[in-house]
Amino acid sequence: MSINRVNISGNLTRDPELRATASGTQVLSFGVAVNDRRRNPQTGEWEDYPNFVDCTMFGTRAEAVSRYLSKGSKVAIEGKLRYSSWERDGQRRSKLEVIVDEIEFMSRGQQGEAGGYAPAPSYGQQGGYAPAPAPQQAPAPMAAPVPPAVDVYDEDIPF
Amino acid sequence: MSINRVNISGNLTRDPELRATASGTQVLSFGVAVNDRRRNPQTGEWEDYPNFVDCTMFGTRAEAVSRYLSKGSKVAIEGKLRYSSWERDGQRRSKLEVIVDEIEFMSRGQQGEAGGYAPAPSYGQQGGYAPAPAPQQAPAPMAAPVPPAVDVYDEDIPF
Amino acid sequence: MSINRVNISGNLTRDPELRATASGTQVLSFGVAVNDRRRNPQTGEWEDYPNFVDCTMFGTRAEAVSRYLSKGSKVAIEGKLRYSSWERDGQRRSKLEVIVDEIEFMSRGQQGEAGGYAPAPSYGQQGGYAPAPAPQQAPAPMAAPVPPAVDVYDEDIPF
Amino acid sequence: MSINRVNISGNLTRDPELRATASGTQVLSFGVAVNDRRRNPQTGEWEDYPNFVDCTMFGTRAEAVSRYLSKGSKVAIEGKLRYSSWERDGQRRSKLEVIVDEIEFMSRGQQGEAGGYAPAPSYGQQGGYAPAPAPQQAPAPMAAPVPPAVDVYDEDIPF
DNA sequence: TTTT
DNA sequence: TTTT
Repeated sequence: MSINRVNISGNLTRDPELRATASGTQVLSFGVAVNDRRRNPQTGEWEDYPNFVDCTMFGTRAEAVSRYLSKGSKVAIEGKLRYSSWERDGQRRSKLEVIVDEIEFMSRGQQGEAGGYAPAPSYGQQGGYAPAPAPQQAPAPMAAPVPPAVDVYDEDIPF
Repeated sequence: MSINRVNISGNLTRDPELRATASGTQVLSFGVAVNDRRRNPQTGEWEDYPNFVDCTMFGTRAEAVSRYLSKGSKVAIEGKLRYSSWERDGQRRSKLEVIVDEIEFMSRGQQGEAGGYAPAPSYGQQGGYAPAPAPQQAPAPMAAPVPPAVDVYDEDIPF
Repeated sequence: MSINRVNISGNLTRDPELRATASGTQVLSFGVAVNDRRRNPQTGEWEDYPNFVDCTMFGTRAEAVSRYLSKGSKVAIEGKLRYSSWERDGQRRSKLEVIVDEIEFMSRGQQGEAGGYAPAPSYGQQGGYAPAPAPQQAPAPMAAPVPPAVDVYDEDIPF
Repeated sequence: MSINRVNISGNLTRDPELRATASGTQVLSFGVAVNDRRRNPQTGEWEDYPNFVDCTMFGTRAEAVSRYLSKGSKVAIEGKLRYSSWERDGQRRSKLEVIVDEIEFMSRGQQGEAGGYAPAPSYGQQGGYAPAPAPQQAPAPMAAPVPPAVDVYDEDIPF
């Protein structure tokens, strides 16, 4: 009955963690940094101010999704705000997070030199979306990612 | 450049507070309870689980808006998530809140007997949207509000 | 997998129409005018530019909701965009509409003098949310609605 | 004053078109296919049902953005609904489109073999985000893109 | 008029 | 506790 809707995009701040509830429901947790591009009033430079948003995803898709995400992955997310509160050593604590309904994998950066979606994506997939190998191997040396919109900053256009 | 969008509706959990920054920008703060209607697994009854969301509104509209809001007011809000963090006695604290871009006044309940939007709305405006008198007077006895959607609960329709 | 999300608020442009599909699914159709407040470049006055949005709601809630809506009703809606196309006398036609997931009843304006939510809402409820009488009777003469936020327009604040 | 918010993600259905108004404002137009993944009731297969959404972007960013988009590009968009109507040979016509406030480039597929964001992205950029060379050269043979979430379809998980 |  |  209430409206409760969140749409954000950003990068994972850590590898996602998958667990299950007592009743067996899968639960995936991850953090997303949603950057605000603002001019620093001091320097006059464009700077990114991160908004750190905790995200939780439930259900059968949680496990599937977890295989495509790692620290740095870029995602677009749709979900709801959820508030929870608890007590820790006599102190009332609370948090606001996002319960994920939809997630879109976005690439940008962090793919290995073979490209994130090439036919044989097999190394350096940190931040990419190829299923992770069971034991996380050392990332291959990465080609330096190029910010795709670099010269769009011409004329102080901040996006 | 990032997507950062929140749409919520709910009721103010407290009277809004208006202050100004050192530079004179108006800042309005209020809390909104966004209810989740879920079935209680124990009782089988529909129950409202509140999500408490802190909201902040900046600028010239902040003062104007403040005159139309009080504890209980129902609003629809559009804004962005904003994260902030600070330290208090050696402890890292953080919060996630909503920076308001748009606000819509909604009524439902809590208006005085004259009706919230009648030609001469003059008393009992707790939760309504008539401008508040400078000193907040005691609310007039209110006609019991009628939940507008009461028999829509027929057939377990939860909204 | 894709993100497809719409949040709008506005007033019904017509009484909602309820029908059912061959398989028995209820379908509710209505139009919403979502106003854009812009300054008229000619006159310098604030004016409302309406965006007419067709909305469709499916399922068990459709019938229940229909009883609370009529022309003029104010609502907040969450849904998805849906495109459809067809052919009419040799011409390709298409439309974009909103499939409603959530709806919130908002009041404001158009209530009769008794107020929309008073204990005995019995006349002039066009645009209010009391269940409509089975045969839609002629609307009672309405008290002129008072724009609730009238003096908030001071100082050219457009909301 | 009203809420009017759209968030969508999808692929460009055509190359964007850039023009300017008489007063010099840049205007970028493009179409986005927002796919709905639904089960075909006949075959039981997951299928994509496209929602074709016309998008318009104004201002200084329009030109900059145009250089990063082409048919097939994947984007996440935030904007507003805008309705317009006109008359054509005696017939009333209208359309609903999205006025773009924010756009995020997403990659996935269609990059050339060098990867979309490699240091020297120079060919096969159809659908990628490298600035287009003035004369659109023939796309290099592309490595077949691999749908990144391919085996996530296991177990009928539709995303 | 349509994309993956 | 943080990402690009």
